[in-house]
Amino acid sequence: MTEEDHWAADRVLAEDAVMRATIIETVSPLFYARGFTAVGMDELRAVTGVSLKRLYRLFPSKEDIVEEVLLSWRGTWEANLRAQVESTQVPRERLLAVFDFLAGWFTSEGFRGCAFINSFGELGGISGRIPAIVRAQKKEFQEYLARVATASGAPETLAPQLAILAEGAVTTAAIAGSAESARQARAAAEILVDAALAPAASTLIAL
Amino acid sequence: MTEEDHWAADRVLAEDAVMRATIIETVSPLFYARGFTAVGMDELRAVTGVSLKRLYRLFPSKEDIVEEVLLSWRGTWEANLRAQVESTQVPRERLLAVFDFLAGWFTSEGFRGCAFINSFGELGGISGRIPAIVRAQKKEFQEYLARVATASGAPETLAPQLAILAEGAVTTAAIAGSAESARQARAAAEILVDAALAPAASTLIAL
DNA sequence: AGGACCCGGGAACGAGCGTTCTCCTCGGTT
DNA sequence: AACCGAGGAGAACGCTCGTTCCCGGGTCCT
Repeated sequence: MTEEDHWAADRVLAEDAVMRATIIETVSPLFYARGFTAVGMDELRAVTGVSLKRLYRLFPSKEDIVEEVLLSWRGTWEANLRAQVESTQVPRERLLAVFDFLAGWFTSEGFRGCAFINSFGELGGISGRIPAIVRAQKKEFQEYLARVATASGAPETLAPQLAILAEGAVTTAAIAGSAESARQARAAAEILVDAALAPAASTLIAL
Repeated sequence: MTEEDHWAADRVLAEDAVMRATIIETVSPLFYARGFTAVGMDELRAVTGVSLKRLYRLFPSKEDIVEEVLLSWRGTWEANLRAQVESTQVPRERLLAVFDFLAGWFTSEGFRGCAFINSFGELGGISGRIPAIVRAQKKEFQEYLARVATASGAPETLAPQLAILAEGAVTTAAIAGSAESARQARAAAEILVDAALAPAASTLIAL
């Protein structure tokens, strides 16, 4: 194989990569809105304009597309969350920013709950890799929250509690179709955060 | 139609009702373990020993079976929850009993999250009656919690917060495969309940 | 210019599903 | 004893879906 062939092959691979990315970006909203099983390969072909043959050359199977969509969601979710958290430097506000982020998300067009939880409900009963990705995303979120919390000097018990509050707010908002749970969760979080950041005062009460 | 015919017809209807109940009871664990779409009618026939013909005479369609299974889950869930809550008379303990109930549930064999949330993830994208049932169950839970909370003299902001905590604990436990979230949610609930039941003290802190 | 290769369109295939139909057996009635 | 309707077993039907195959046209190299 000549050097030019190497270059050409690399270029093809790069083009495939960008094509894969645009496909994932295009089909993600569909999967989010209706679920994975409800969107067929032919609909993916129609919405992307990419022939089935090419789709199957770019992705070995539909499950691989689903996986990459999940990974893409993970990336955008983390980026949006980080942006909101890092918009302030006050430790207390950084922790509560999680719930402001949720409030904005819940009121956004087409909100239908956490894609990972939905995927878990849809595919958790059957095969392997999807639940693992869901688990990884939740773990990542919890660890990020733990970093923010410990940076604020909070005890390590706080972060899991806030994570549970956030998780509950998301599913409650999705099912009830209302953004109210973000406010309610934020109010609860304020109490927990204040209790955690002022341990002396609460001890005082206990006495 | 003679009077005896009336009796016979009633007896048949009654037998159908009990048969329906036993079928629902038999297939519920299957649906819970693997999801609704993953369990086919033929498997229902095999596990119940009831022929397809009779199944379709007892239930107009698979969706009707799914609906009744959801309603059955609703009943057992509420009964178990009530039993745990009413095992004590101390207002504070009654509220926290919710999370003790969760802890027991999470460690039970075959726990795989909230059947309603899973169903919502599986079938929420395609319309119909199932999401409505899920919504009704969540509303019922929140209202029950609100009754317990107000009976304890807590402000009406507490119950939604506890509901969100419980919801989050369930999905966290399901995805992480651990019962830890019940303990963590209980700890958070203690703080919220104590803050709500001792408003004077927290006001004192604020000053 | 000619041929080899690539690629999109879409038909085809095989599996799985919910639902219905057919055949046969069996128990009860006249 | 003969008939009749109900009910079970399971094949059949129609549909959907993931995946593959075939064909026709276009493109690039020689």
